[in-house]
Amino acid sequence: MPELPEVELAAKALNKAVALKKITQARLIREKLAPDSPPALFEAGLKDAEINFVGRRGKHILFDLGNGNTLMVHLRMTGRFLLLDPDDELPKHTHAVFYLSNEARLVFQDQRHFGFMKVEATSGLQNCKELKDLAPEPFSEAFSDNYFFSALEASKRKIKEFLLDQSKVCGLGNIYAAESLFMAGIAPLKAANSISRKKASLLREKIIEVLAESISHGSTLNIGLENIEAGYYGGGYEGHWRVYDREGQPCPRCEALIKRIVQGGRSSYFCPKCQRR
DNA sequence: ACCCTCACCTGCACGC
DNA sequence: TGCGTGCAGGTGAGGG
Repeated sequence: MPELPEVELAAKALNKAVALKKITQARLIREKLAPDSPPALFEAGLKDAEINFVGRRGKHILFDLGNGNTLMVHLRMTGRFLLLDPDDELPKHTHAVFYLSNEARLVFQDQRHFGFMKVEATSGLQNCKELKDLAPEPFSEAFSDNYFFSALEASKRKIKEFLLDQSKVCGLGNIYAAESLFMAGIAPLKAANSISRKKASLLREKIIEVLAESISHGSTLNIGLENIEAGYYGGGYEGHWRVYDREGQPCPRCEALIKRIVQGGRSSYFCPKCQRR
């Protein structure tokens, strides 16, 4: 389910929970979870590795390991990490188990089987196929007005679909794309290259604002295992959506009824009055 | 380049 | 109660 804020919260919670622990053993239960490497190689790349740090790039969670490897995880729609108590059974849809040096078990669970993992040499990480074309981080200097406007100018796509393209803007998904377009007052069907420099600047600002707002809502929760969970339910942000999943409800700004259309096979929600162009 | 559909999966909410 | 339909926060492939 997660977009950037949820992945950020999950990575932070994981870092808190497992940094400086050792993976004494990794068990791949569903082989296709790590499609790029045979199970034995995957497990060997993790065995006895110390976890230096857990971070993220875009929507990818990165476990930086002391053995020179990085474990990369994409949660896709329903992936989640859980820390099990000693006498807990493995939950349904558990696809990998990491046994840690403190006797804890870190479990990867994924109802829809879309998530994936891979072990990469940390030295070549930025060149791997998942990361090499990723857009700059929204919170970084590189995600500048100039960068954003140039990218928009070069694309004839509809802005909503443009925002979902991780090589143009990374971290946005269906919710925050809709929310940032609403905040900037831009219709989802508008062509990217028809957006003015001024509107582009506003949209960039709103993207950052909406993502940061969501992270801050989530980060007010207790730190610890709850936060690993929290990453999957909107980071505490659910219920604050202004247009997403509110078809037929009044716009928070003008009371017009929120519309739902389908773009690229996915729902787009917007206010037909506030987001006319 | 762009846009559409399908595929990968399970499960939930809905209407009949 | 059960069964069919459509929907779900992601992304890649293939075709027009």
